[in-house]
Amino acid sequence: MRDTRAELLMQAETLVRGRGYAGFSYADLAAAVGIRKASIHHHFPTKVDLGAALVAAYAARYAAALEAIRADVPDGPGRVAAYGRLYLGGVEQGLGCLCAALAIEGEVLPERLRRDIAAFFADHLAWLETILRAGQADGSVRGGADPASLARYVIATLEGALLMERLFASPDAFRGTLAVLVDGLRPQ
Amino acid sequence: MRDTRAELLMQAETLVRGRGYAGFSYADLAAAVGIRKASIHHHFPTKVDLGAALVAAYAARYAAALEAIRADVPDGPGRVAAYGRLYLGGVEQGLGCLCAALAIEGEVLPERLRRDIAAFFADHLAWLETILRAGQADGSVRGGADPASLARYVIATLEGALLMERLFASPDAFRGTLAVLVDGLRPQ
DNA sequence: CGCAATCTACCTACTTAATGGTAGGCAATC
DNA sequence: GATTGCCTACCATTAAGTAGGTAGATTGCG
Repeated sequence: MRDTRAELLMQAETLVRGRGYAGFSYADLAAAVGIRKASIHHHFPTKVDLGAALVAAYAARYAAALEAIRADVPDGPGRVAAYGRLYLGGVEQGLGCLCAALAIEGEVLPERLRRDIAAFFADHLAWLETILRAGQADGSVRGGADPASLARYVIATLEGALLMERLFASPDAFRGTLAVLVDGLRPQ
Repeated sequence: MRDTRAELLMQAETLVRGRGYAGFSYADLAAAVGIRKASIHHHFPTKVDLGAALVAAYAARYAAALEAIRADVPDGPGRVAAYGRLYLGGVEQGLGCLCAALAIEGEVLPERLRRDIAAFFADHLAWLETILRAGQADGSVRGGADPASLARYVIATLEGALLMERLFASPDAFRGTLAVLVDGLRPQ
């Protein structure tokens, strides 16, 4: 992965998260990176190739963060709170979730990208389910609720909060929603 | 509001909710409605005019639904559950929230539309805050938490669940998240 | 080692199709 | 007779993508 390629990925991610997948063009990206439009095609032949690389890099970064949280934070609610804080940066920088930006395209999103973002969410769902199950086992998370349902609920809340609080440019409101979410997971 | 105008609004809403604001064109809409592209400009001179009309119609429909819920459902959790069910149709039809589709465009969304969708969310937030405050007063909603924060949390969860469960085409999972959300609002 | 062959990363210049939007005409209606 | 609602025929711009070339680095091999 060359310097230019990494720079393309970085700037493209910012563009997609800032204005949506259909809302950015190779011309925008070329201007942001400082090379010619045609040169982007050397690194990413089609826009779908670029999109897939973007999701792969994004997912890899998240995967590393999830592992770090599991290693560093011992209890269930603390882990979910740390997970939620990963979204906070987006609110602060005015950038949405990459996969949410792609998901909005729905029916016209190329099949390959749909598969990739579905896998992204499925990975997070699986991680959260494990974390919540462990929390229920060690008593840090309230029992009763099914960990799989709880996992979907956690991601939904955070994705929605990022979507809305980015619009309002309210990191504080995001923190508030995260607090309500995490408190609701504790026993009682 | 003529027949054609209403038809344009209906089809345009389906297109925007299905593929995003940047992802649909006047050509798509013309094909869907069965008139020529130029004729759309007679009803909606610019795409921003169309977008604003879309948000206005969408917001009006929701406003009526919110009033109906307040009139028909007596308790706080029941009202939030009914509110959540308004989103369910989107999951079932594979259509996201109109305002979420617009919100994704972020920085490049015309200022007028940004204001309109911010008002949409602000209206829902205000309605929910009233509903939750009343619920705390009559004991149907757990006390302690600030109604304004709770309102933001409710919308975030539902918007996020719609976004994700549309991708997975899982109305059942949406219902599961709604159940977790509503249960968490009850006393205890 | 020396050097031709190849590869990498970029370029200019272009194509094709689609975009939002305009100009102006025409028939029906108020 | 003006307005409404639609039309055909455009326009300028931008989209993604292609063709083909060039300078410089890397490699294979006699």
